[in-house]
Amino acid sequence: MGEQKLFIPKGYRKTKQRESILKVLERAEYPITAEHIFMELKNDGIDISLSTIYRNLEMLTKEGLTVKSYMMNEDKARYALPDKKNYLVCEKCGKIVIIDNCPFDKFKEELIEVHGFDITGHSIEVYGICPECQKK
Amino acid sequence: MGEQKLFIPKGYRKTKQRESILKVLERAEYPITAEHIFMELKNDGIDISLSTIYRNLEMLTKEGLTVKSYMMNEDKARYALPDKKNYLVCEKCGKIVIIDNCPFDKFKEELIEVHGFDITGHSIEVYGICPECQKK
DNA sequence: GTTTTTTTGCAAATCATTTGCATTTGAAAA
DNA sequence: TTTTCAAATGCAAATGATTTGCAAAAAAAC
Ligand SMILES: [Mn+2]
Ligand SMILES: [Mn+2]
Ligand SMILES: [Zn+2]
Ligand SMILES: [Zn+2]
Repeated sequence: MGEQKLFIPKGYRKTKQRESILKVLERAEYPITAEHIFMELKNDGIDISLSTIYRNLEMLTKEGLTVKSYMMNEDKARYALPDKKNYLVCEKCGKIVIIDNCPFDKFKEELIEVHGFDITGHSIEVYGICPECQKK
Repeated sequence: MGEQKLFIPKGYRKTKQRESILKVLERAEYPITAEHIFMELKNDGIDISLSTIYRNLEMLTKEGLTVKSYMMNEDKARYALPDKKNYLVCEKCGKIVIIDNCPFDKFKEELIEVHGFDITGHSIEVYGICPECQKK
């Protein structure tokens, strides 16, 4: 029972495009755009259509393998594996730092009690100034 | 020293369009789209251009009077006054419930210590199933 | 190998949002 | 007040990320 490797959800076919998209998302350190995936794959010498990327990201998000989010002052969506969905963004340099051990989990119960919702997921975006930018 | 009423930020002019947009945002119970503001104003008999709404929302957001966010499965931005920026969304019926007394505030310190960021703001979106939809 | 269904690529369409520009309006200055 | 001038608006056109139609290619089923 090792780490759960990336997999293609039941009912979908295994294609080199699909697998390469997942590979890029796996090595990404924070949420990235469809265009970013496209260029990354071009570097790897993998030819793929942007629409294929969008279609796969939609599927992966529907199946819960990826999470879609938008960042301040950007007009394009970003996608990431679920463990990279909560992050800090520096308002000066744009640096993105993943928040692991999401503190929000501790409040799930409180939220359930107060609002009666059955909570299935969440997304947090925190803005600030990173240590480097604070010095400047 | 009563409640801080809505105001037009220093350096900007007071126009009926600007004020009516703020009024709509004030009475809204959760984040709404530019198009929603447009229709709301049309109902009120106020004639305004969609681009004026977008231009004002951009200004208001830059000045910190409004907060922009995106919701799951939507491809349009929503805007709200800062006290309505954190919310629960029912994945079945789409109901939106504002989270007041944001639990996240309690973790600001922890986040500052761990990552050294000077935190200036945040946005939380929680997905789930509302009590009504749980019964069905 | 053949069939069936899914997936892909490409080009065209969509649609929320942005922008250029002429016109109107707010408010500072006279 | 009236004048003056930058800021704001409306309208139409442009933008650009994302979506979609359709024919060809590829994967899984038979
Ligand atoms: Mn769209
Ligand atoms: Mn755009
Ligand atoms: Zn920084
Ligand atoms: Zn519901």
